[in-house]
Amino acid sequence: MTGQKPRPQRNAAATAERILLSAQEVFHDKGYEGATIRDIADRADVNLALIKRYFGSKLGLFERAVLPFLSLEAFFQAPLDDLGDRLADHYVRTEPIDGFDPMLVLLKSASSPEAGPLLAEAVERQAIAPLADALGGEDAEARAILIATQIAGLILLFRAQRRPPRNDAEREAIRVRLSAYFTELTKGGSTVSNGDAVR
Amino acid sequence: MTGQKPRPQRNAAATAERILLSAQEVFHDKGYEGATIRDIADRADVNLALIKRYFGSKLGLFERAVLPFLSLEAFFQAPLDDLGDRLADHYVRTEPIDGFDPMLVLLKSASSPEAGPLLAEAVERQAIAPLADALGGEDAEARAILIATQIAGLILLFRAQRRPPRNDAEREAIRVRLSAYFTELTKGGSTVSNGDAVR
DNA sequence: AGAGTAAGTCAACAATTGATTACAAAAAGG
DNA sequence: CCTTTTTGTAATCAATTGTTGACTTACTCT
Repeated sequence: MTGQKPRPQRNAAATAERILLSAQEVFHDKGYEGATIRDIADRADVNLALIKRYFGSKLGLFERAVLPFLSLEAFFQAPLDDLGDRLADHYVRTEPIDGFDPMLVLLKSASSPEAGPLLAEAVERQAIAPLADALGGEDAEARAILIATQIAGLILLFRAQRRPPRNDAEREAIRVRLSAYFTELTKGGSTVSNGDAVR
Repeated sequence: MTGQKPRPQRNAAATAERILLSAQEVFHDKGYEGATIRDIADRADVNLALIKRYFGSKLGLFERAVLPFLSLEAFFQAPLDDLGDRLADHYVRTEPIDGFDPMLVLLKSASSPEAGPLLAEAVERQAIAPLADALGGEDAEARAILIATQIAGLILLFRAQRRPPRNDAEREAIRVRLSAYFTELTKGGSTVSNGDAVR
């Protein structure tokens, strides 16, 4: 018994996987509306009709390729003390994320009538709610919202608008202030010594 | 002498104005890519071809209808002491802006290959740069970026994703913390007592 | 080897969309 | 009143795009 099945030239699982990877790249570059299934099929070197066979529709492909990765959970599985620092470091760092950044896809696709609702639900369930849970304490959800939206805004400017910090000094200034902000927000307490911030 | 020219039933200026208003509404709802010039023409009750006549192209219409309004200047023409409060109040308030919110159009159109570059330049020239100028002091541009991106992220969540604060308590918690953050950022000084925030 | 199934290909449809051109009607001017 | 210019209309083109169904080829199992 040779045991080795002669590796088939036709492999549904591998083909579907190639489509998924290709879809992530194209959605990353163009967003949901801007991406075309022909683009995706070409880059995966696959026939257009296979997208329908394996994923039903363009939206079905989007659900499988993008939605599962919209999550901040990677950040708050480690200890929470330095969460602020880690978030600031990650989202202000130099290297552009190559290939596939789910948050960028979110920004580029949020206004799509088809993908928008799916994204809204995923953001709520996979990012805001878990972050609020992990933060705990007073106004947990409000604090989670401020953190998530500050990050989203920075990605929008740095990556979608391609307007990163002009130089290392500016980048570092942003990182430091962001770290302080996030650290303040990760602590459960109320605002600045209670009653000072309200005019 | 009657003097009164018999008001013409055909009025180029008024027609162009109707198109502009209609375009603002449709771009507000759908973003640049999602909006169609047929949509805009229909809502303005105007023939499709007039858009080309008066504005050259869809992009030309976008330039005239949206770009001039992308500005934060209204906020820092008043005294700057309570700038933080005013920004926080305005962007967390209850009433959804009706009809035309240029910032929302920005978010919904930023990923368009055609409108994106125009928007990027407008954001830089009309929002970030003037805000940095108005703030002054240390790291002015970095502080302007943090303010502008925090606002953009909130609009994205509240308006584009249609996920405003769940209740008045949450809204108020966000407003208070945001006001404190912006107030800190509008003050020129360095971060938290210099050397405390960096780990 | 041959039947049956899974995997992949091909061609086309139907709808949308930005752009454009030729034409008609109204206003202005002499 | 007649000509010229401005304003508006109707019809259509060319390209793109998601979707679909019929067909062909490779693989598996007996």
